[in-house]
Amino acid sequence: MMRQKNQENLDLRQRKTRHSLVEALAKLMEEHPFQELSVSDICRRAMVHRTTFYAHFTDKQELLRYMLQQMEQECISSCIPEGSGSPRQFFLTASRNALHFFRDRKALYRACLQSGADTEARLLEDAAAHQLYLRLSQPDFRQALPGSDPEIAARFYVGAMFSLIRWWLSSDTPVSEECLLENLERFIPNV
Amino acid sequence: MMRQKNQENLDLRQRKTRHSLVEALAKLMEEHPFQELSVSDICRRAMVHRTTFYAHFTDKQELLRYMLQQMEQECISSCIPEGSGSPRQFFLTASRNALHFFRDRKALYRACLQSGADTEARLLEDAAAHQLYLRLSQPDFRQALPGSDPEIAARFYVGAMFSLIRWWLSSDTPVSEECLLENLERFIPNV
DNA sequence: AATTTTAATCGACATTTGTATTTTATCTTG
DNA sequence: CAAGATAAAATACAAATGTCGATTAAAATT
Repeated sequence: MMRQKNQENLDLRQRKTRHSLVEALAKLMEEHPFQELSVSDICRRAMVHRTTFYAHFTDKQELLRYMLQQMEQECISSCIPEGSGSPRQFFLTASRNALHFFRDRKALYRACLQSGADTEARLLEDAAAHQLYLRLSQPDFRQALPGSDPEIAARFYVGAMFSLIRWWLSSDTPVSEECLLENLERFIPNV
Repeated sequence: MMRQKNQENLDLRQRKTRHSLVEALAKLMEEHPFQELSVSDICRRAMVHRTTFYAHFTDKQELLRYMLQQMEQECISSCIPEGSGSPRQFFLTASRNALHFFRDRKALYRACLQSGADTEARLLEDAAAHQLYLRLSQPDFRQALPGSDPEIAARFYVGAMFSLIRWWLSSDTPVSEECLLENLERFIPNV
């Protein structure tokens, strides 16, 4: 059942169904924690039959994952700086952009982090780590970080940044954005 | 209902019940992903009536959280180094200890990280961040990190370290433990 | 425009979840 | 050890979950 072609050349009906479900979930998550939402709730709001839901997703987690994967491209393109600076500049600019990206989606992101949905939220972290890895793997960056494994470095700094973002968004902005970024600059080696 | 005294001076029956449930969950998580476990499964294995389960925990997530909280003390005491060295030494030693702690509990920790249970797993990260914060707040450390907010610094480095641990444990040990720790040393400022 | 393909809907069902009420068994205290 | 307290079990129930097979509606293809 279900064609499930490569990516987005789905049947019109399927795209409409998925779109409705994503919309409904996003709306509902602004009102109630994800945990408390039932598949029935989502279907009711989306005006989609429950059996149709299960034809597309195995459960509500998978719907959320789908939703975040759609955000992924948007996240990367708005965070990764253009041009080529030093690894340090690259990371700092990407961090500032990421901070803004998540700040603008605070409600949704907090909802993910709370309600047992942050396995899904971590997809974005993985994507970010991969992007930094790609940059650090470039020859000019390799010689800037002699002896360091670019994959380990990418995981380290992206993990650190996402940890700060999580903390900053989940506690009710205990420090200013500038303060956070100023501190961040101190932790990044000057390469 | 339920006395729920301070901490562990519970009725014998309650302690027995909770112990059985934790045991059952730990066993089951080695066989199936947490997601697929039903409260009924856990109760069946624990030989505890389902209504009794709900008298102690609201859902299986809360049981898992309880289980991890019990690990928390053990984790802290086996990771936090004794004596007082530099912030750098403190962090590196704690990191090495943490790496071993989670390596020894790899099956359980991986199970938490996968199966939608890592909101709960992050409790340990929060506890670790708090420990580092306590150290960095001490006067002698403050002057070693001039101008840095100890809370931000703690979140940054603990987040980075847990990110590495997650990556190291979830991919099937792509690099050696020594390699990981050597790289880590390069990322920690010499203070 | 007609035909074929296939997704969405409908209705039904067994299982799980979460809760309430009553009864039974066990622990704690005097 | 006995009496009172209270946790566990038993039973029942409404709601949600996940999966059928069959029917209807809407796409894609000719």
